[in-house]
Amino acid sequence: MERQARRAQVLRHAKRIFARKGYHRTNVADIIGRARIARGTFYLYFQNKRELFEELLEEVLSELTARILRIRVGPGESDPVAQLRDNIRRVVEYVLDERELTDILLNHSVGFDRELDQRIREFYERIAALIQRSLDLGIEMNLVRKTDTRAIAYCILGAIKEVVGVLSRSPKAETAALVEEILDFGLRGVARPELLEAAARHGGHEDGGGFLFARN
Amino acid sequence: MERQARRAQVLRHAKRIFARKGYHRTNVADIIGRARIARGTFYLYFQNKRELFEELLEEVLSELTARILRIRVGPGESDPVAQLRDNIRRVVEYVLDERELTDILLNHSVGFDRELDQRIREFYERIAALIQRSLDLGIEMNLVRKTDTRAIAYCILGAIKEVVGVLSRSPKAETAALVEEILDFGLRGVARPELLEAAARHGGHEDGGGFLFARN
Amino acid sequence: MERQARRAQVLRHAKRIFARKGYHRTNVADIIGRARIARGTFYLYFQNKRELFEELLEEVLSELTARILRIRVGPGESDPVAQLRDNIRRVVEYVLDERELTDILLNHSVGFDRELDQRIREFYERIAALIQRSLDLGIEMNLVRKTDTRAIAYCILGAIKEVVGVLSRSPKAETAALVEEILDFGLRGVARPELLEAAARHGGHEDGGGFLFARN
Amino acid sequence: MERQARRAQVLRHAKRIFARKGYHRTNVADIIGRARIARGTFYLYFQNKRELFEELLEEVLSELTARILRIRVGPGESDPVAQLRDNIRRVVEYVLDERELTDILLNHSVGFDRELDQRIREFYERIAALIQRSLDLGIEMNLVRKTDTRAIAYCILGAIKEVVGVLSRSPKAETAALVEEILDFGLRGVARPELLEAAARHGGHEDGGGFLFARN
DNA sequence: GATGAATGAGTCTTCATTCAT
DNA sequence: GATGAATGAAGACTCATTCAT
Repeated sequence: MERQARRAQVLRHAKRIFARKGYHRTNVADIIGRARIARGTFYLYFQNKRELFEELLEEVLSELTARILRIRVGPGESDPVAQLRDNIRRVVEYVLDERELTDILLNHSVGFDRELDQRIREFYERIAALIQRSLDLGIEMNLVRKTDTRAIAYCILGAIKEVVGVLSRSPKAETAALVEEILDFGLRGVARPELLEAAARHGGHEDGGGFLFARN
Repeated sequence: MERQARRAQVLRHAKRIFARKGYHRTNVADIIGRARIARGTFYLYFQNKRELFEELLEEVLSELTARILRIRVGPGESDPVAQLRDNIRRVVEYVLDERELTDILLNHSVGFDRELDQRIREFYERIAALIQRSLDLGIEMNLVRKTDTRAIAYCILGAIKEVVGVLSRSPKAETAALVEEILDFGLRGVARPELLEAAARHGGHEDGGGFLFARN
Repeated sequence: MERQARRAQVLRHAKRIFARKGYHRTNVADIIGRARIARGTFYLYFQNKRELFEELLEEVLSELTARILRIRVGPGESDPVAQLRDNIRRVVEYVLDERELTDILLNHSVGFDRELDQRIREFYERIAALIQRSLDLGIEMNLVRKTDTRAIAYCILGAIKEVVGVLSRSPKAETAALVEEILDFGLRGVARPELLEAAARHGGHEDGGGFLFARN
Repeated sequence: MERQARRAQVLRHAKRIFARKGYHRTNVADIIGRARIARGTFYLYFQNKRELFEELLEEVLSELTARILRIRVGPGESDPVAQLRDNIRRVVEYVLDERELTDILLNHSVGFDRELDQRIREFYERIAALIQRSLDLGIEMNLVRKTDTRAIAYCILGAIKEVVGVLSRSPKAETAALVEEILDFGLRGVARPELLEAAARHGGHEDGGGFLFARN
């Protein structure tokens, strides 16, 4: 258990440095200097620098995975939008709690080695797939208009990534309002509802085409 | 001119490799191996690896900057949404044309050195600011509902980044449809207009709060 | 202390090689090969080759500086010539003790970089200034004839440099005799005293001009 | 002949740069930049950088060799001291005329490669031998007191080297006076003649020992 | 367990020299 | 002859990892 505490402490320091300098510019000297352990000790707790980083990465990925739940419909399940909101809220809360860790994922996670890059990409693809399934479900339930759900899934993923990415390196924000903004943006977009209504009345049909303004 | 041609050739090869392996995993040996030039020749054309990379980066950034125009309103200006659509179209077209270059920016650009990281961040902030201004303008013109425009600007930026980021490493897609999807998503969100109308009728007010489904 | 011992060992080997091949022809591989350490180990103890060299140089310069004392006159001070002799003796002894180090200074020290070159030149200028002051003092005390003391200071410096420079790469010599030769040469020159007396009697005046033989 | 003129011009530029930066810090780019010739052209006139340098070196060495004549005695020969004076004068004149070239020899000539270093050393040894022979001859002729002529030869050589070495990097000096100073220094040393006379009267004998002041 | 000295593979960069035009 | 682009050997330096104490 002592061992675990020591490890955790090194991880804590390393997290800091990785968040600030990224993977490649952080070297073992930085970490052991900060953690005040000897060079050899580092390798007592971690196989190597990559493994340490991987562990941190695993932590964000699994925590985020745990906080993003598949939308469920059926008796006894709460309203899908509420589920959606909860997902976003849990993600935002985690980002605010663990800025350094999420900063690593959101702002530094690229170009390690094939495997880690791959793992991150797969994570995002899993999330995108989850979103896409929710959209498909929403379409089925007549809650969501017909779209290219794969493209839109990435739009939604990107929107959240970017906004929380900025969040993870900015001063604390008010969670509830931000969650609502994101949710509203995803659901309603930015155009004024009245205009959308008007557009809808004048022969727009639900699947996209030619609404509000003429296309060229 | 000969010189420029040679330079361009090396840049072309380097672009490829950077796109595939990222900045840190690419070394000068990779580049000269691919470009089939001697080690010394590389340094004839570029001060070092970083400078070469910087040049590629500069190219994407300035090309994108050129393709993203500020939305203008007034007599003689075309419809703002059309301008928006054109911006998105031009970006998407560039991404499809220059996949490798944009892939570098979108999927590998982080953790070089303070200066390059900074430059990229500033680029995105410039774009976000542009979007935010457009949103503010839209609100003024009663085209856009009231929102936290800064947060939403990042959402929009992120949505586009992600979708074109995926694009830049996927097989060619149909541009027009994708542009329309992105645009529609940004303007209308994903919810069915009928539901939004219904929600609007039942006491929702335009600026966000509690629409469609109850919050917890 | 262990660290210091290791450092000293590398310095010892490097000294050898620098003395034999000079600064530019010596590379790090030579040093680590001789010292039987790995490449990285070298950089554990020295920032780079230049720094190591600088350290050796500093050592000779400071040791020589310490051994060359300003001539002092006054009650309680020993005879100036004795002081002079002691200076020369201490230098000669050091050269014989630390041939390699002094060989570096005397026979290889030129053309490193501006800074080191500068430092060496300043050292010699300091010594020359010291000698000049002694000469001026000697003139004041009526021990030394009137001369261009700056030029003669460099003559004396050069005489000593050259003779000990040869010394530092030759088999051991008898110190006391050599010191006396140098001292006598500086004080009396090479001409036979009788001739000088004769010349002095026949209208030569002490400050140089036309003595002993006619000038053309 | 055109060829020779071109060569000479490159040599002239190279001389400048070598004098300022020394052999190792001067690179071919410096030379061709200054001489305004193409890289390939350089190798049309010189086999390589070393050969060019060697040529400059050869020039100084042979010119100096030509100006330093062996002292001759016998009917029809001028007074040995006058011959000495002429040697010194010719050297000083050359140094003042060809500062850059002599600066290279006097202040930068060490650490090229074994062969050049060797050649320079041999040159000096030849000069030293010449001086030594003159001294031996002087002793025979009862003009020179008995000394360790080898050591003193190096003293004299060093004195001249140093003083003209300083000269070659200083503003122009008055030749005649300097020559006389050097000559006087070599012949009479620095001590006042009266003191030497006194010392000689009180039991000093000509070969060095215990004159003027007691030894410790 | 803890330490930190030692390692050496991996990279970058320079620069004298060559050679096709 | 003249050019200057191309070459590649030589050398410097870094840093993740190992290992004897």
